[in-house]
Amino acid sequence: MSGYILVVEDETPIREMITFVLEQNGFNSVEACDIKQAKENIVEPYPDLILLDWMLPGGTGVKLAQSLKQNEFTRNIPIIMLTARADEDDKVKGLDAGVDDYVTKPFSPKELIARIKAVMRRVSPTLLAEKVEFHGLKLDPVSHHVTIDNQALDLGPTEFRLLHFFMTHTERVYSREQLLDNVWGTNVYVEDRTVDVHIRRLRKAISGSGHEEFIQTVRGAGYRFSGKVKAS
Amino acid sequence: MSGYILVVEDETPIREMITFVLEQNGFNSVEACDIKQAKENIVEPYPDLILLDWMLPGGTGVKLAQSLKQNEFTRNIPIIMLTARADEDDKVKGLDAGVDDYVTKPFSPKELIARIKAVMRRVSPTLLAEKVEFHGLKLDPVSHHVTIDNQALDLGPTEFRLLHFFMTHTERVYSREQLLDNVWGTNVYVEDRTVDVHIRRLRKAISGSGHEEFIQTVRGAGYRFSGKVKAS
DNA sequence: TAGAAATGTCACAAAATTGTCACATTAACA
DNA sequence: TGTTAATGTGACAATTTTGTGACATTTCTA
Repeated sequence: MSGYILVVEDETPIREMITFVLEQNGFNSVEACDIKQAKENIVEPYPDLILLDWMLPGGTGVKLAQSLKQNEFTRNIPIIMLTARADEDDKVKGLDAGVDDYVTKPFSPKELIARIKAVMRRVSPTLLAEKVEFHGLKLDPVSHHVTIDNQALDLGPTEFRLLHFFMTHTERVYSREQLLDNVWGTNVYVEDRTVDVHIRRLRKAISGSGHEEFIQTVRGAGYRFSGKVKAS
Repeated sequence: MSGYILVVEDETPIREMITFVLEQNGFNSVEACDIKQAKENIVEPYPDLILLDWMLPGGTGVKLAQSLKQNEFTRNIPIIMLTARADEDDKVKGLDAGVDDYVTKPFSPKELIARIKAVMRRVSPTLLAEKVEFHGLKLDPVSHHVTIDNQALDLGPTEFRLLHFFMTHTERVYSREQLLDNVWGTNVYVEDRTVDVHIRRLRKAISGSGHEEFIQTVRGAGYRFSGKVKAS
């Protein structure tokens, strides 16, 4: 999996507990003990989410959150604050800084994962590592298994990511450029038409059971993954 | 698994965090919020180990520990105390009550598991490692025996650990890096590609009966141990 | 201590994946 | 219907990724 979660927390046992829970739930994680280490890790490739302790030595986490939310490149990274206790002031300050959610210590694994997933579902559903199903077509990001009616398919890495993106973003047209950004990654210089070729490869891979009809061409706009079969 | 660990802790998030870590490491667990629930669960079949919070409502954990250690039937159940802070007095009291070890909150998953294993190794070594079976492939962590349809195999230590990890973590892709962390150990500087070589050695060792098909390459992602045969 | 076993790394082979092109086909519209 | 732009498709070479044998070194064992 490409993405990762940055955990900024100075207490080592808690930090390790968090990363353990994250990794058992299919997330990659990177640890930072303080603001300095955190900043060193907030570079390309950017983390997909930041877990940020409110109480940090050498400057509060809130300040870091604020500066991240003011920077054009990091503004869109979701942040979840970890607060030591249910302090209303902290909450307000944190939310004011533009953070996406907060979790009160101590927290259960369930709560932590639930909040992370809630935030990610809003921002980048592709990274969620949840099984997806669409009309008998199943994709499991954890095992990388793709099946149609329990028949295994063989997809290349790019086709896999493309299908995963489509299955988590259905009923909507995406231009070739948008697909390149979301599936290939930003700052990747590749011809637009390359998308066409991969669309074809994906269509071929999921054909034979009629599922290729879900990948629809929208002339002049791009492609759409839709359960509504086109009129002929 | 036959045995289980009883977790006595009143704070729900912490209790859930502990049981999560335990279960991810192959232990069964039963939860108790207070002394009363704890006592209800200390009946046959007795737990193999008790994790006991020092600070409990309705009587301290120390008292419970003392009474358990005075009872003929429960005397041999190992007890690990959870203390809120590194308080020397608590330590002394706890150890005086006959408990086997203590862990200071907050603790990392590694520390908790390490202490549990240390205590168990001292008390009942056989409970640590359960036999694993997967489609006729059997692995016994205690005797280090591996068989396919009762035919013994010869594996090197690393191949053995790799197979053990795979057999206890099936249907999921692991990157080379993750495998190094889990099988070789963290902070071990070894080339990524070394994993490939050991994968090959393991495949060779379990081949001949078709079992090498369970070790599947996932291009661009890593390796997977899966019972589902790949599409051809 | 000598011999055997295990380990990590390298170089090269094999295989899969990828991006691009040229050309075929299709759809839109005057 | 003819023209034009957009999309589909097969082929292919370059690149990336993985498989494999060999080998030096280390670790275990008798």
